[in-house]
Amino acid sequence: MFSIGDLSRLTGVKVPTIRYYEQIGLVEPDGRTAGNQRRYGPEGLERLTFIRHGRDLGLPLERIRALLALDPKDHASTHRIAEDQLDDVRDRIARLKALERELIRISKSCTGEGEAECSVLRAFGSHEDCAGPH
Amino acid sequence: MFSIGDLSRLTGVKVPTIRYYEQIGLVEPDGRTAGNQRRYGPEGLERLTFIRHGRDLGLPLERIRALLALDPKDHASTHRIAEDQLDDVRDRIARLKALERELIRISKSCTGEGEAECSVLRAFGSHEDCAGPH
DNA sequence: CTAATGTCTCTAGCAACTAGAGGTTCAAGA
DNA sequence: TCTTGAACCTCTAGTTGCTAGAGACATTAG
Repeated sequence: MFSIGDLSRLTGVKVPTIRYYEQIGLVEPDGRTAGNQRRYGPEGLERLTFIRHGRDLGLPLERIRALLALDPKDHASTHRIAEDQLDDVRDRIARLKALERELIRISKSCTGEGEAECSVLRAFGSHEDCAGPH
Repeated sequence: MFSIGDLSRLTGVKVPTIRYYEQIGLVEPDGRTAGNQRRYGPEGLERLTFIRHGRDLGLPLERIRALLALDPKDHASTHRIAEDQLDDVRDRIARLKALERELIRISKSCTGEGEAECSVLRAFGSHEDCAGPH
């Protein structure tokens, strides 16, 4: 049996976070000690490892909850969730790249150190001469 | 003079968001009508436009607050904030790309539709055969 | 047996909003 | 001038995924 601290050390999920996961119904201890401390079995560890890895892969907790509820043989649903996640990630990358381009342009817009108002600051304030919408 | 709704239409920032910005001290109306409604002048519009554009560029409100407090001639500070932001964005892109690679690998790991447990689901649960840390 | 560490519950806070309740004010048309 | 409907007001609470702290109790190593 694992204490909550054991689980934390083994999975890298912080103790208050594990309690939070319990609160929202993602994990549950097998039981409690006489002194009311949580005790977990191996499936608890496994489940938390799953959650941890899912979070590392950027899955929102609700998507993880859906995965946990799935029949392991339900290929279709599993694959769909994976694809959705991949779409999300690609979308975010695209948006961040547009942002990167914009920031580079803005940074380059000012060369001087003089008395004039910094054009970088001005560029932050106005969308006027941005390449596209963001 | 602009009402809060005018400002919202002109900047694309939602009305409750403008009130929220006021609450945290980012914008302020020039005054109020007899009936307690907010009224803004042109600088209010300009300031909110600045905030909006900064948000679009991914700047956290605290960074925007710092920019707003800056002397327009303070090139050094302005440039530093812009570079910080660019670093942040590049960092996020790098991490998302690692994630994308991992998700592609995971998605490809299962080909079948059979009776067996879906390896995509298994891959979500374990970091064992991931390319790197995430 | 004692001290140190771990754990318990509970509340509140973070960013950056969004939503809703319940009420008031404004502006335009009749 | 009156009325109606949209816009506005304040206040509270919810969102996501945690983190921090208070104050008390449990466990474990020496």
